[in-house]
Amino acid sequence: VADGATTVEVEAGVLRIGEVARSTGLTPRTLRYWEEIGLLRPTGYRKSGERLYAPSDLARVGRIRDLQELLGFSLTEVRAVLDTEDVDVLDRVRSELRDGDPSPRRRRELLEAGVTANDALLGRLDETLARIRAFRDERAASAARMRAALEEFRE
Amino acid sequence: VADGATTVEVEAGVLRIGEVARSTGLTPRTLRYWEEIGLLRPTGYRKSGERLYAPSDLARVGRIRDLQELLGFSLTEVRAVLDTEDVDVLDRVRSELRDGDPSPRRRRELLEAGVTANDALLGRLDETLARIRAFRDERAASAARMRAALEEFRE
DNA sequence: TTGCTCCTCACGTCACGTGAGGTGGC
DNA sequence: TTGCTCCTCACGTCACGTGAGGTGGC
Repeated sequence: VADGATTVEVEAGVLRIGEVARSTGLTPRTLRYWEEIGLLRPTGYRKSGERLYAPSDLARVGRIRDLQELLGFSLTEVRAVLDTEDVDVLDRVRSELRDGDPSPRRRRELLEAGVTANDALLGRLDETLARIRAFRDERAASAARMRAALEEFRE
Repeated sequence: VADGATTVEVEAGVLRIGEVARSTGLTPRTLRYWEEIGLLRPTGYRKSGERLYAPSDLARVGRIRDLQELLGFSLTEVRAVLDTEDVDVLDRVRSELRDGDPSPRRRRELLEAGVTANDALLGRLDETLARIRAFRDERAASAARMRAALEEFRE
């Protein structure tokens, strides 16, 4: 052990709430609130009550923020959209297989619903992209007008 | 008068709060709240207290929504950004001229601050555009994975 | 008079922020 | 023991939503 690392993590890659907060730019309060409403549950707890998060939770945090900030979804809407993610959908397909529902009909339904939801989301993202581009053009024109006014005063 | 227009507007192009709400997708409550915090004041009032909005107010509503929804600004931040708009900045330059401050130094300061603020805004817009594109790509990949799973089950 | 829209309180809600007071491991 | 981070209440805040009760013009 050449470097100064002496603290040992109980489980590898497991993060405490403060570490998740720092690496995502959120506050611990936000993460606790998301848990309160069932949006993001930590993978485990210590006996003391301390929350423990896995790396996959970090990825989920990123997708929640995207839906919230980039598309303006409420947390209820965010949860609905996350239910259509491929990770979740494919997990559900596999767990239904384990639970003894081998009907290909049900599996196809889940996957097709996921694909449909994704297409709707892609549509909204493209709308938002178009709105931002239009707004950026307006602002570029505004800056140009002010620069022109500056030139005018200069003479 | 060939068409069915019989109602006459007191002042041409002037809108009541309900009409503004409908054409912008907001609620009257939202418009009153924005007035409460000094973000959007109607151009006038009737003796009865009824609010009257001009077409220019409609344009301002659009820009407020863009800053709020597309960039996630708080209403305090929105107001600060709107103060750097060319319409407002150029108006201020002119009114300072009327009020007897003919110093070209002051005019240049106002315009240069406006241009700088606009450039910062354009930067944020480009960042947001990049984030949305990345998110869209992730989701497109997710849809592709689910489509692949569908194909798998089909055989 | 009946509708429709407007008005002003004023309390409710969503997504957290912000202390208050206390516990657990180096 | 001192710091640091964690915990659970619990009240505050921002940006409205949602009635409650009343007015003004066709």
